[in-house]
Amino acid sequence: MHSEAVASRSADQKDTRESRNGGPQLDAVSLAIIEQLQEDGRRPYAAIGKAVGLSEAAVRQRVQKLLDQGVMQIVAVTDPLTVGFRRQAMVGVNVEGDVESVAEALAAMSECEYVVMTAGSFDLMVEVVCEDDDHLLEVINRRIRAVPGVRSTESFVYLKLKKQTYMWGTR
Amino acid sequence: MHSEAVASRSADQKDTRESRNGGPQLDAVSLAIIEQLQEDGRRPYAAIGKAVGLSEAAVRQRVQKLLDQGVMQIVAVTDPLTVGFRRQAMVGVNVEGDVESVAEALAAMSECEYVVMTAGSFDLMVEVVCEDDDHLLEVINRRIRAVPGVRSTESFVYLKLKKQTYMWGTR
DNA sequence: GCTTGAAGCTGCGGATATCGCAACCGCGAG
DNA sequence: CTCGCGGTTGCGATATCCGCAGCTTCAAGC
Repeated sequence: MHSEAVASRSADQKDTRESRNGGPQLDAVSLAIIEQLQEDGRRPYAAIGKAVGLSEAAVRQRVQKLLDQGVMQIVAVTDPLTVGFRRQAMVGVNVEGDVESVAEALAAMSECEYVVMTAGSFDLMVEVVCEDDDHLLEVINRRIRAVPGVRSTESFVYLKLKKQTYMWGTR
Repeated sequence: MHSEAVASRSADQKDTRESRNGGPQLDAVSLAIIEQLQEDGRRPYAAIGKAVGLSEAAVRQRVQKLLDQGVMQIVAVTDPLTVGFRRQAMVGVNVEGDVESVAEALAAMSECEYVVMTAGSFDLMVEVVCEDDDHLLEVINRRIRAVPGVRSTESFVYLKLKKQTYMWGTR
C-alpha cells in the first residue's frame, strides 16, 4: 500500500491544489529536508535538524507531513541490471480510441515500469523492464500489441543507462 | 556523494561480474529485504528481520552490503508536480559522431533527469524536467540542440503520468 | 581427516535515535 | 486584548542502531 507510487497517488486524487498548481506551500526549510533525505533516506532526524536549523521534533513532524501529503516517499531503489533485469526498452505507442484506457491496461502490466501519456508522434511512452530478449519480445509483441486500441508501437532498446537521478525538486 | 545514482555507479565501475551478468548473488532473503525497504525505506532492521526470518544484526549487515555494492539505495523521491516542476518531456535525440560524448554532455545538465543510449530511430532518449513552458523551450531548443553532435531532436511533452514504480527486482 | 580462513549469523550492551506529550511562541481573527 | 491555531521546542520513556565477540558453516589445502 505504501508502495503505491507518488505518481499514482497524485493521479488518483481529485483536482485539489496539490495536483493543479505547484502544490502545498513548500518553503525553503522543507526543501532542505528533502535534499537531506535524497542523499540518505535513513539519515536521523537530529542530523537533518542540525543541517537545516530545526529541532529534531520539528523535522520529524515535517517529514511525516510530507509523507502523508504524498509530496515525497522514502524507498529503496535498485539497479535493474544487478537484480536480474538485463533488457529494458522505451516503447512509443500509437492508439486509436481512448488513450487513457489503453494507458491503464499497460500500467496494469508488471513489466511496465513507467507509463505516460504524451503529445507528439506517440500517444504513450512506456518503459519496459525485462529479464532477457525473449521476455522483452513477448511483452512487446504479445502483450502490449494485444491491448485493444493499440495501433502501432516503436521500440527503443536500452544500450546504456547514462544518468538516472531522483533529485526532483532540488536545484 | 551518496546522491550519485545507482546507474552512474554501475556505469562507472569496470566490467566486474556486477555489471556483466545478473550481479552479485542475490538470494531470496536479500530480495525479501529489498521488498521491505521498497515499502518503507525507514523500516527498522528488527521489523525487517522478523519479516524475513533473520536477526536484526544480520539484516543490518546485509543492507549495508547492498548499499555498498550499489545494488540499491535508500532515498526520498518526490512528485515533480508538487515541488514546482510542471512541464516534463521525453526527448528523442539523433546524433552524428560520438554518441557517448553527447550523452555525457546531456547528463551534465541538471534538467535532464534521465539519459539513456538506445537502439532504434533515436540514439538517445532524455527525460527533461522543467518549471514551465518557457523553461522547457529553453532547455530543448537552446541547450540540447546546442550540444555539438546533436543532429535533431523530437519532443514528447508529458500530458499525464499514469504509472511510476520503484519496484525493480521484485516480481 | 584435520586444520585453516573466510563469510555469515547471533546475542548483547552501550550509545543514539525515535516518539509522544505538554508547554511555548507568533500571529491573525474576532 | 483575548482567543485559537499552526508550528516549534524541550524532555523523558522507549525503541533502535551499532560495534563487538563468539559461534557455525563451508570450502580449500595438505
